[in-house]
Amino acid sequence: MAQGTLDGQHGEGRREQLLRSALEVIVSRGYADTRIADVAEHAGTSPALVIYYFKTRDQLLTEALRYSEDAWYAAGTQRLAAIPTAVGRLTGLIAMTCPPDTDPAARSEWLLWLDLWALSPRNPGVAAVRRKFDERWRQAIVTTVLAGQETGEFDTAVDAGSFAVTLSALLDGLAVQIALEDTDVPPSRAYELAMDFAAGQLGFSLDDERAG
Amino acid sequence: MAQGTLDGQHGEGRREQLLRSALEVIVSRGYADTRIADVAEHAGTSPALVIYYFKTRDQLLTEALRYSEDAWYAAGTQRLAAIPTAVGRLTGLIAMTCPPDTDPAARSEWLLWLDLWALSPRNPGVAAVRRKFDERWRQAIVTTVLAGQETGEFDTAVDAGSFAVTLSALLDGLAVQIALEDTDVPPSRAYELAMDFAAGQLGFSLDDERAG
DNA sequence: CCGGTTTGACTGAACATTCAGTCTAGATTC
DNA sequence: GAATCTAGACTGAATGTTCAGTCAAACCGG
Repeated sequence: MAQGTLDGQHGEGRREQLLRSALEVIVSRGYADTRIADVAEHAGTSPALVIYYFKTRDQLLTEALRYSEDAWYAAGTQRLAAIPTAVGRLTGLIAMTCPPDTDPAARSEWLLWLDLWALSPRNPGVAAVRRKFDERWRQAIVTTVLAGQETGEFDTAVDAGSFAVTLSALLDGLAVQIALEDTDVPPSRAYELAMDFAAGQLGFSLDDERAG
Repeated sequence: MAQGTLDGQHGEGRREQLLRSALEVIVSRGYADTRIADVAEHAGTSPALVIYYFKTRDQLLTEALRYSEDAWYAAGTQRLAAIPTAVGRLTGLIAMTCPPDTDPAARSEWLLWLDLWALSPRNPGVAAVRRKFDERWRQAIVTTVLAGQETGEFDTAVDAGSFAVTLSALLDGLAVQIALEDTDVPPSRAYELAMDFAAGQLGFSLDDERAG
């Protein structure tokens, strides 16, 4: 009986399916409590197949984290690239962390980050993912700030590097609150606070962004 | 052979000794990889004794986290209480997160936080520790800001609540960098950035604090 | 000798990983 | 175009280890 799409996964397709399954299990159970059997069951297959594609459990989970971060970053920056103003792009960057609307996928992403941070100190592979990602993220902020200073949208007295470190730290901290669903800091509040900070530092008005 | 302090642990003393052992193991191995046997060995006793004092592994580890956070907070606020000016106390609050000197214990504390965050979404006990702690911490900031506004040290236009949420998020984010030893954000830089933010928002000069 | 404390020896379950193959589709040969 | 071969995809049933938690006995201070 030809079930086509469901059974007919091969090679690379299967790999990605397993990575996505792993991610969903990690989000719901947490990295530490994610068993190979869970991932296999979620993907409708056997534990042995999972090991067939990824030699070890650790390799599977680490690769899943990398896969998720890459996908998130790629999707985000692609969306941003289409925005003409620096103010708009910076706003987009902030919205990626603090979705003004209630985006269910965003919390998942941040739950993964919490595991990623906790793993980093003792897992070199995970640490590398984190470092690279942080670097790219800060660089994205720096680039946007410099562009905005060029066009006169932003105050030129601000040091882009320091601003990037500060803003990314602030966003990380707010993301923790969002991930843990702190009632005092819903995503909308986090968004406002981050925007207030950015607008205050860079000297643009919040209306600029609404108008643009 | 009377080794007094080392052997003669009973009841409550033994409990605390085990909690401290648990903390050291968690810091070095991570929460997920901390075994009862590790804690027992570190404390120079048997796994069975650990279970005798704490019914389950989870109870041991959860209680250890609570113990650590309480101790850290208590020690910190006690030190701060002695400082006369609001600027000084706020500086102290920031220094608790970003030790200007290289305090080895501080990184341990933050490594524990990373585990605590990662655990929170699925472990109600840990989530409660975190929530209570975050609340106390923000409250400490609010109290300090209001006091400083009272004495005229701080700009009265700032909303203490929003400032507290923002500053604590920023400190959390910087703490992640410190815990993970990001080379771009050493503790001294984190300290400077946080102080710049606070001084800018509240309108006090960084010299006030050096003078005080 | 009583009660809290401590231990070594065990048990049972959970799991990652291995193994020895089966099945299928496509290539190769005649 | 049938027969044979090959390789990759996939599986069920072991295997062996690691651990949390149990238990019954020993220890010891008062």
